[in-house]
Amino acid sequence: MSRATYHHGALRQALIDGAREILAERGHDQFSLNEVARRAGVSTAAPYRHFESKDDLLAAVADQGYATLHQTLDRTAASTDDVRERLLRLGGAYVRFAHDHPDLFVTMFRGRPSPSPVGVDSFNILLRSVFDAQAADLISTHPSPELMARSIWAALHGLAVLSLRQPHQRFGMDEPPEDLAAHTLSALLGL
Amino acid sequence: MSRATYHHGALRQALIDGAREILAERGHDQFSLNEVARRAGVSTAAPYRHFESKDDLLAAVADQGYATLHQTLDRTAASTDDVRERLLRLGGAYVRFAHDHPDLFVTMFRGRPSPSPVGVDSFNILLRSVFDAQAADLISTHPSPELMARSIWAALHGLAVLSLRQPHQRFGMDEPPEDLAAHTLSALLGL
DNA sequence: ACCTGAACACCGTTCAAGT
DNA sequence: ACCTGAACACCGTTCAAGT
Repeated sequence: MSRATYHHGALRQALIDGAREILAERGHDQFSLNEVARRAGVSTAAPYRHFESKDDLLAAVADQGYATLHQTLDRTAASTDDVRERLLRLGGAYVRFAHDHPDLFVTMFRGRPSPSPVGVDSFNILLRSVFDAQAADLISTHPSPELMARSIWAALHGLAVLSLRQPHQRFGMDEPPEDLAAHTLSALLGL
Repeated sequence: MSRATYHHGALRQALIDGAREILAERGHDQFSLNEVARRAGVSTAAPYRHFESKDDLLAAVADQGYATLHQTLDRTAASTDDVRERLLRLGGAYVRFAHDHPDLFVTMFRGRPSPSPVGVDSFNILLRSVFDAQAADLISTHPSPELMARSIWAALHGLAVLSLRQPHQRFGMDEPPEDLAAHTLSALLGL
């Protein structure tokens, strides 16, 4: 409410937060840069001091998503020493992230691909865990760790995307994220 | 070019075709109903005789996508009697469909979920093939066919979505669709 | 340096009016 | 029955002007 009293880029974060609010409330199709400005109490031209365009603001939202996801996966990987359990928890964390932060998740995989390396960091957490699982002979060692990690990522990503859409109760997609991931990983990998 | 000479719903299909053109050329974010009308040579109000809204037109595009996908999968499933080969071809066909018709694929999984039962039909083709593969002891019989088909669908869908985004060369996602699907299915299922 | 006010071209949608 | 013309509120973006 403190109109026009932003300082040191506080408006920048306020715009990102407002964008996330609107995305969570109404989704991407109803998202409007003008409304973000209105909600922050500034003119419709003000955001252009901090972002080049609407897409640029959305890219900043996506970047926060990549950072949050990486944090979550990092903590999850450290939460257990059991190799099998770690893989299952990583899968659950990925699908849960999508369900808990659909505004971030959808934004990350919608607009222009992020040049930020943090998506790669997240992949590497999975990659290490896959490597360990192969070393422990829990999963097939015939495909390279990279191919195996890529395949598991695809399965988790597809699961997240599909289960986020409403009426897939027909396919039993209404389970909790952790169960979805666990069932899928054990079906595909025999875990 | 035959301005205002549409008859028996020919405009309806012309609008759908125009929408697909624009979606393929410029993507969803640049898509405009007014431009669809302009391209068809009618006023901006004309589409409202055939569709309730912009979203309704996009839903019609999605429906054509579900129909085309189902056709493709149906033919693919009939193209071989080898159970293993059929599963691999179905996977390849799914990812190839996404790459050949990104306008349709993205539209199908974007707007409001389609109430059309043809997505279920496509799933059932996969389900039958999974059932056969389990009966032939090619893949694990421990998970139910439904759960196994759901998991494979998730993997293929994730693969399609992720490989459609540009700069994932880092993860080796620049292979042809058939190879992507085959590598993933054999990594996950040991096929 | 950061924001406002006003403007531009464009959008989705509505509705009276034309044939 | 199907389309036009004109209008409405809204959008993304630009830019001169204010402090």
